[in-house]
Amino acid sequence: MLTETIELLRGLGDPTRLRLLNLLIHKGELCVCDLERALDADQPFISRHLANLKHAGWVRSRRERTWVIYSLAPNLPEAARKILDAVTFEGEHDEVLMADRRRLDGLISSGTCRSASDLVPLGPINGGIRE
Amino acid sequence: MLTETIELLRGLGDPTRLRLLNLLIHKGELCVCDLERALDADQPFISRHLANLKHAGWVRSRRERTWVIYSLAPNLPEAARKILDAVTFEGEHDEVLMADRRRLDGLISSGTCRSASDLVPLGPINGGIRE
DNA sequence: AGCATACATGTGGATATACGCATAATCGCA
DNA sequence: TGCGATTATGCGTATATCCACATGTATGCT
Repeated sequence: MLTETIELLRGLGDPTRLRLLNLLIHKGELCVCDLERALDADQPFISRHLANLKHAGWVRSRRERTWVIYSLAPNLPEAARKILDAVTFEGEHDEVLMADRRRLDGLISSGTCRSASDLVPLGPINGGIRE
Repeated sequence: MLTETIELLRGLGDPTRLRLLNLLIHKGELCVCDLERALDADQPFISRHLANLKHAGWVRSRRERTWVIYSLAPNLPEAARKILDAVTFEGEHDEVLMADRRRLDGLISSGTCRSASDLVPLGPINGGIRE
């Protein structure tokens, strides 16, 4: 549907959301506070953009103890997967996105993160979790 | 670059611009007034969205006699081509976009269009509008 | 020059979006 | 129940986007 495609495009048409999705693809799933630290932004800011991504259909969330874990939405429509393919390709060559990944990895290895070390099973982009 | 990708995404994140690009891909190149007729919208409306698409890097334009011909930008960056791939795939399955194509084809075959019949084939211009 | 066609742009107002700050809601635990 | 940690949302404001109407610009023809 045309409307859904536009929702997807607009959903990613923002640097913060692109960076968030980049990290979610990189790590499989992450809680809000880890994303908050990785981007060094305040919490409502991150939370709103995640809600936006969720509304656009890019991500889903589930509760795990005290925190909310966000991950790439399963069974993304064909158009979404192709757009994602374009963006992730671009991500490999973008300094900002790569720096985000490195920063997040640093946070995880230093034990700063809450969820990542415990919860990440980390599967392939599309597969992974069904339902 | 991240900024360019966002420009591309935002550029397409609008129904009018998506429909315009859909027609340009379908026909190769078209003048403003044909696009205007195909979408049944007023001229400044179309012109602005075309300018937006151009600014985002999606299309280019050239002058041909009295009209301005828009076409898909050559040498699109890799990310843009992939996004386009997603959208065009979606286009094949979208009723609005397919209806636009049919409406444009109808305009062309009925001789209503100014540019398409003469300019698109890139063949010999035998001058003037037939019949 | 005068006129017509095709296209672009200036402008104002309506609407959507983004941000910052404060506050609510949820959960785990003592 | 109270508290700390985590996340979501209400709200006012700044900013961007979109649209419609009018006007300006470029080209071609007579």
